[in-house]
Amino acid sequence: MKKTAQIFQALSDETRLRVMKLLQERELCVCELIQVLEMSQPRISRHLSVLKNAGLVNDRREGKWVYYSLKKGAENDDVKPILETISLVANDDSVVRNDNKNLKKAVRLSEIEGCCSSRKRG
Amino acid sequence: MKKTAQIFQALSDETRLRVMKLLQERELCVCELIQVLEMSQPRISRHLSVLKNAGLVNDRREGKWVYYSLKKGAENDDVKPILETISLVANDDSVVRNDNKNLKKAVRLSEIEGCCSSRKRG
DNA sequence: AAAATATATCAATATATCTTTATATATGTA
DNA sequence: TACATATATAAAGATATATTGATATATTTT
Repeated sequence: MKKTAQIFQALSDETRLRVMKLLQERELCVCELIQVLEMSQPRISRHLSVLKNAGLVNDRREGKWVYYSLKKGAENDDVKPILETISLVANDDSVVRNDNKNLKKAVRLSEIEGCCSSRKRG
Repeated sequence: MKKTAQIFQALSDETRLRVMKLLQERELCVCELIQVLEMSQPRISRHLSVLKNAGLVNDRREGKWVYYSLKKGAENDDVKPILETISLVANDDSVVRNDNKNLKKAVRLSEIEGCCSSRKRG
């Protein structure tokens, strides 16, 4: 009950919904999210920690970077319909569309010259 | 996007989740919710207005009473997976179980002697 | 019309949440 | 070891949300 409320609470913020939509595309590190969403680092980190505490995302460190991804699997089956709902958030939503455009750009840049100073992507 | 955040926001409160769970059982008037949840009238009314503004519930007046029910239908298909999720909120959750018990008692009373002073149920 | 009941809304206060600025920690590199 | 980069966390102020107590509105009953 409390847990469910917490999950909804985590998703009740537009920034965090945008993060969830982006993570549906691919795993992303914090610095990529900063680029795509054009927000300050502490702000992004804080939102990510809310999502993490709600059990909606996973994080793993790889060198200097921390990668976030949607949490999937058995332990999280009750979250599936919620993720479906987020999927339904219109992809024709202008904000989401723009985020996806920025994401492609960020990934392209990171492949050419590395984003966030000098990272190369696997 | 904003709309979706609003829906999640509406569901991010334990009291409102309890209301949604109860409305999954049956349409209920405010005074019944007051009895079942054992909360003040303004408090319940306020929460109901949040759910209504998010498009999650419908209200209809019948005499002195205002009945609330889950909003269903085409206009609300994007809410379906959310309602599924609420269904998943364990029925073995002690709070939910107790609410359902109170609901049965309230309905029984209302059939015998009318709840909220002297209402008789259809 | 007056009284009673059911519900909604408002004003005030308490509490939680978000954002920013500053600082801490972790990792890699010179 | 010192420095730079990536991320996390904390303190402070701004904003939003929840609760309570008082009052307003709608409807029925007398």
